[in-house]
Amino acid sequence: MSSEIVHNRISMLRAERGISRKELAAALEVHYQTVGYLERGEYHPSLFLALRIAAFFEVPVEVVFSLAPFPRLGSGG
Amino acid sequence: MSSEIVHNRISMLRAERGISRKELAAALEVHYQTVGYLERGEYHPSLFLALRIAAFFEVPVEVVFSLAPFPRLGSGG
DNA sequence: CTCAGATGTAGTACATGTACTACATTCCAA
DNA sequence: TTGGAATGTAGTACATGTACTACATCTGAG
Repeated sequence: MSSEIVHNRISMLRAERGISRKELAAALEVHYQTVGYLERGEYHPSLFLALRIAAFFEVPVEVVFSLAPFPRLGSGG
Repeated sequence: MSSEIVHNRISMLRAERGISRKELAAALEVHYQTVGYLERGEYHPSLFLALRIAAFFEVPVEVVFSLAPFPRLGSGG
């Protein structure tokens, strides 16, 4: 349980909403640096935080987090 | 992020499949006691483990884990 | 340049998730 | 009762998630 990673779309979802990390952090009631760490993939959120992130964006957990890499956007999608 | 809890249906899903904790633990590649701790709510799984549990049962994460208590079964479906 | 906000990097302190071991209890079979 | 499997409880050791602070870079406005 150490070298495994979970991919996430937090920054994309946040950009879609047009909110800053500080705003997201405030909504989630976590430190703003925590959001930064998560977006950069420096560590994974707890399940509790993951559920709250998905709830905040009103999407299933699997839309935000995945065991497999998310496909790239940007080129015609 | 300390007094909050995440409810789970691991024991129900496992019972539906008719498998023991040891079998589930082996499938998830975690210690069998870890499954016991999770079922008893003694602590929460990591997001990585939560995603793998949901994948194992072939259901969305929200079916296994929830911020709100799951409704009781047993009395009329 | 100055001023302000968003973001990235570095480090410390503490709480919690997981592995692992040992032993007690409960349930099922003979 | 004996024997085995599943489960519950207790404790140690270590890795990781989160808070929090300080400082640097980048971008936009004047």
